[in-house]
Amino acid sequence: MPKIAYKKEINQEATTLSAQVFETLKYKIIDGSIEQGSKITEDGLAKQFGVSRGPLREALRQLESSRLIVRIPHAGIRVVTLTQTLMKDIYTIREALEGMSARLAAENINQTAIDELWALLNSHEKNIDSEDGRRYFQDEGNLDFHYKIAAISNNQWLIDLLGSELYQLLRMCRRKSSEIPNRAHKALNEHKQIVQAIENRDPELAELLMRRHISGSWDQVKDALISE
Amino acid sequence: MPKIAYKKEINQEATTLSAQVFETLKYKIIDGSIEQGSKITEDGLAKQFGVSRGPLREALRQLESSRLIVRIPHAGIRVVTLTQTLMKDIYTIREALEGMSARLAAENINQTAIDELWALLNSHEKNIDSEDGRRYFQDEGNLDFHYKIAAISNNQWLIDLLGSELYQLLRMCRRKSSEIPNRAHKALNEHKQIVQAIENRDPELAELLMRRHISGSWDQVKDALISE
DNA sequence: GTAAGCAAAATTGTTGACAATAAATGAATA
DNA sequence: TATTCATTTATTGTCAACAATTTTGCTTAC
Repeated sequence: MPKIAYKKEINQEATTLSAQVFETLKYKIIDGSIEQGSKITEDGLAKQFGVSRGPLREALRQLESSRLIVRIPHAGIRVVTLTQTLMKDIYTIREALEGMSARLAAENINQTAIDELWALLNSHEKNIDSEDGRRYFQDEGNLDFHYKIAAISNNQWLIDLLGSELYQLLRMCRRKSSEIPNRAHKALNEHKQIVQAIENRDPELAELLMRRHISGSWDQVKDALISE
Repeated sequence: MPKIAYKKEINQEATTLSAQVFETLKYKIIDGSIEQGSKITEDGLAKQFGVSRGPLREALRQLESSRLIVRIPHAGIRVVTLTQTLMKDIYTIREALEGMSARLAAENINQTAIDELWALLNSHEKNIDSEDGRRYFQDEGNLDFHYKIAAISNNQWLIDLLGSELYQLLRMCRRKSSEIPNRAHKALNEHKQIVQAIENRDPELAELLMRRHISGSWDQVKDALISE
């Protein structure tokens, strides 16, 4: 079973208190330990983490930039609430950026990267029929794939934007609509088509397929939300 | 002559010291008062602005998230350097996001917004042949147009991303390649075509034209850079 | 003359106390 | 009883001192 990117990121050696708090808080928000929309106070968090308010406030500023919290000057802080509107906005941005990401990947790809992509998809296919495998695929495996494409794009900004902002919120979306009908096989097939287009150095098609893949994924998520 | 968005943003009533410092530093970096790549120290800035290091550090964290400075823990802070690679990355992201922005605008547009767009273009056309007008158009007028399209897209995230990150850096790019041959009339015509597609509620075409417009603009900038 | 290592200086990271602001409480009045 | 206004309380914003870390420059050994 492949490593889980989600966990990987937690233990980045955080050389500074503010960075540690940032990482910890980030994942508490993403995994729901801190409820969406709940109000949080600096003093409470500072005591909870055993740090002073200085580094804490810096961590909060970063969380604000990552769009995980909302600050109102002099008033307070709220954890972000994933409304349907916000989720739609996220998927729209994602479609634009990942479409471009796939296009660039098709332009830049080399043989090593092609092999790695197929290896990743093979590992997904092997595990997809076990329950654990399916869960992994729907959670982190999917993002692993998308992240790998972004990495190949060779556009550092794009990589950061997707990895450090969008995917965090996607994980939260996933939690909000966990009961999506099994889309694993369909998604895997779409992934294969995308890799094939990239291997063929066909930027147009790679972008088209990626965009279709993501907008289809949003349709599923949206339906799962409406039936709530 | 239309108002200049650039100035508009400076005087947002900054209710807090950290916000004031953030705004001021941001524009000092954008307009080149602080040189690209130069190293800056917290103590120096704090004394210069007459604030303590607390709010200053929070402002720096925000500047870091806006990609205007680069921090290395325990080591120091550098103002970002616009290499050709970075500029290419910026234009690529811009092509993806603004393409989507034009598409959404074509889907959401109403008559009022259409009228406003044409009014903006008319005002550009009236002034484009005076020297001031041309300068305005190449600097802020152009961004005014793109920002207006984003606003119509009705995707708040997209609006923020473009307005608070990308366009800041675009202004820096502009400074780096100021001697671009006069592209004003060509650009204005492309703007008109885009608005026409939006008015016709043609999302596909609007996106296509916007992407072509931006990638063409990058070709110009790139050439101006190479000849340096 | 060069490299390694130690000491000093400069810079960033952290803290706890104080000031300013907004929310909550409660008393007085219509 | 409802409403307004002052007072209190809780929370955020700011500061200056202290601790930890890195860089710099000098000394010493080879």
